[in-house]
Amino acid sequence: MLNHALKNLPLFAALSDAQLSEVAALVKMKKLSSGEILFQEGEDSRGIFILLSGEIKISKISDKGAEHTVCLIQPGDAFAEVVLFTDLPYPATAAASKESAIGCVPSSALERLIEKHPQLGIQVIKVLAKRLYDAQNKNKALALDNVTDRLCNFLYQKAKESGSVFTGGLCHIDLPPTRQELASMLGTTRETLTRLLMGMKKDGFIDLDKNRLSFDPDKLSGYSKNGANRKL
Amino acid sequence: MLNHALKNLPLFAALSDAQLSEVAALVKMKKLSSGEILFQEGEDSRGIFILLSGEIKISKISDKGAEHTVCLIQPGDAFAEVVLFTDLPYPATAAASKESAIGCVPSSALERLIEKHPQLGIQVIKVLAKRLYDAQNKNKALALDNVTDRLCNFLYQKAKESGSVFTGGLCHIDLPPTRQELASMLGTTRETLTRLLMGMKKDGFIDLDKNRLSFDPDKLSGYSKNGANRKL
DNA sequence: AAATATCTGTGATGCAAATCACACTTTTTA
DNA sequence: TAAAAAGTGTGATTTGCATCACAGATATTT
Repeated sequence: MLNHALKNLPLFAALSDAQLSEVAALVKMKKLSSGEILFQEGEDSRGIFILLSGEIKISKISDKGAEHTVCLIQPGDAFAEVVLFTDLPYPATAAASKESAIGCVPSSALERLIEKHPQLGIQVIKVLAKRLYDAQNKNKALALDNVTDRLCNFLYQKAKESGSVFTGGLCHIDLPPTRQELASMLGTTRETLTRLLMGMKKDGFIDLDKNRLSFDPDKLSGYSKNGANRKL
Repeated sequence: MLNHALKNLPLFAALSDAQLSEVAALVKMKKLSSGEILFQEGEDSRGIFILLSGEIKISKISDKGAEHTVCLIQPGDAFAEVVLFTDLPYPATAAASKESAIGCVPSSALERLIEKHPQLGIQVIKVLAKRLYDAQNKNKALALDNVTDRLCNFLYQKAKESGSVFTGGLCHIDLPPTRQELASMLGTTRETLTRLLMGMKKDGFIDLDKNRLSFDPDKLSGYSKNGANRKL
């Protein structure tokens, strides 16, 4: 039953039933209410986690106190894998942005398991590689693209995830609960983001009602003023 | 002999002699002259690489044509590990910034090896985790810190690597060959970087002669105008 | 050693986005 | 349902940095 839940996680998908049972024995379940902090940046690491339901925000705080959202973890994702096989403290803060259920896996136990089962290590590699890929793209965007482009790209990615890009129709997505939250993901301020969204709405590129946003992904690519988002 | 060279690489340090021989059989050596391109962003991936000597620049180009340096690979480092166990194209361009010698390892062969030898997978995990850690810190810096802070932090990191922070003395480091290069690593422009360096020199925080830069890491932390770099 | 190309410093100017400020709306709490 | 709290839109202002422009310095080529 727990085995079955684990089997659906990308991280453990490749394991045999026997191996799954081994993993299951290690996992401790935990509930987090919205807003609750799981670990703080700089805290000694206890292990890695798997999100079963809800949403976890991974963030870092600058010396000036401003917050940067590294990413939002979605159900099925593992997180805090960076601490595996290192003795580093958690490099960011994890807090539940919705009521969440997580599985906790002590690093030491998981490490021993990976040493025994290469398949498990390979899955971890895949997860880390994807994260690194995303992080490096984000770096480039922060270094070279303006806020409009970053926003358009965010929406485009969302559209791709929801699958509606290829069907050609309109795409409806839910924005993060607050403007501040989205701003902090994009590396900008609440005010700037608001202005941008209102501008895109006025220009007819998006339809926005509360946190529900609709748009045509194909049209969007032509939006950015300086052409950075145009198709090649 | 090749075994011995491989043994010194972090990636293969944990392998037995027999395993090393297996790896050695896969590695094909290659020389690159300065400026030569190893692979381009978007190109289908053939495998991962190990830098034996020289330096490789990993970079991405924005739609507008501006370049962002993802990182500089140093001897002993593996790179392009992101493509392991995925069928993604190379996500960035790799070019030799100095005359370099590299080892090429076809993904498929290495993947089979990792499937057999968990230790190898674990090393890959470590390398990826470190890269991800760095990339996320860079994200935060690009999103929240100003250029001065990013520059100071870069110098501070360099000082740490060279070990002179803890000895308390002056630290001498070599900057990248051109200002443009360093600017592109920090996510800024050549002109801005020049102005910043000249300013720090005028204020007596650094000594700069050509590409040789000396400074006292302890004093540096107090430099940034808005206090972002102060000690906590 | 002259000619060409490539870097560098620095002034002048422009602009995207941060900051500050505040009324207005929505949600939460008591 | 009234009061408090949290989030939102929008104007006015500032500013850090990019951009443009060009002369002087260093390399590189022939």
